[in-house]
Amino acid sequence: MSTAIQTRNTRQKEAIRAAFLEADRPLSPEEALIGAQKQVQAVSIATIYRNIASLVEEQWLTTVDVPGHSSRYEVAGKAHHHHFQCTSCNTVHELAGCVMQTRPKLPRGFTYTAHEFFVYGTCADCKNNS
Amino acid sequence: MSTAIQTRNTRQKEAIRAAFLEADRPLSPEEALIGAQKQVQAVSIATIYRNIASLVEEQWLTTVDVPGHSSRYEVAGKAHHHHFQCTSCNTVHELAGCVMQTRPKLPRGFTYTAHEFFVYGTCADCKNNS
DNA sequence: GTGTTATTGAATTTGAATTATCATTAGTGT
DNA sequence: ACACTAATGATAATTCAAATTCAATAACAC
Repeated sequence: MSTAIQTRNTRQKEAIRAAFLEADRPLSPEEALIGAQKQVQAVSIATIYRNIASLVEEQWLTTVDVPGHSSRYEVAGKAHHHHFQCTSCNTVHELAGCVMQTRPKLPRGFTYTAHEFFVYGTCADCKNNS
Repeated sequence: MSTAIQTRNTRQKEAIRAAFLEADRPLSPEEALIGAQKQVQAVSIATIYRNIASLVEEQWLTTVDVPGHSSRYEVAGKAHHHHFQCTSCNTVHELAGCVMQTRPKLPRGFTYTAHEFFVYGTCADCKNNS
């Protein structure tokens, strides 16, 4: 992919930004496509990938790596938090705060730089529709 | 992939089991290949995949989903623990215990079933060789 | 409005991880 | 040892996310 930031304000890029703001949870490229198509009928998935890459580069989005699934993206600049994934519909949601009370004990010679925490379960929508 | 458990005791399967026992950390299929080849010179990567699938099915191995990387596998039946991934060499290591003190607070209507915790940093080998 | 050129859409291609194919090899019960 | 057939090895095929291609379109500076 070209690594340059896309500078023009296109309807598509605006629709993609709106999709992330409206969802208020980490979205996969496919989910971002569905969200963006609410504003622009025929956005291409390629445009989604291009603009996500651009928005990540300009630090408007950050990447959320999900174990065993494709990456999600969320609006950048939020406070330290972690994520919840519904084991039924695979949507990812934001969790407030952090349950880590103490620095994890690492083996001798290991250095800590960061941590990620994932909670699994059923989201409200899936619980209601079952 | 065929879903049947492989029941015969082949040199290759034994070598694969030995690789996991010796490593004592979650291995990727590629890592398992390298480990198994210490006992059997020309194991095929296809055999690694077949036997890992079989060993997972017979619950001798469990899958470790790693954010942003391919799955690792570890010997099953261990106590609750989490994992460390070296950001330099990408190896995954086992961490003793669990730093989660309190159940995470979930949004209204969400149900908890499990959690995963990943610590990132530099492993001892990489710290020494830098 | 016009011209320039970045961006898009649609389809194709890539790359990697994993799975399938099939002839050959080797476990296993007898 | 023999027969049966599961497992292997080597490679091809598949999958799927992500990147690329290129002609058509549309931002934006003037």
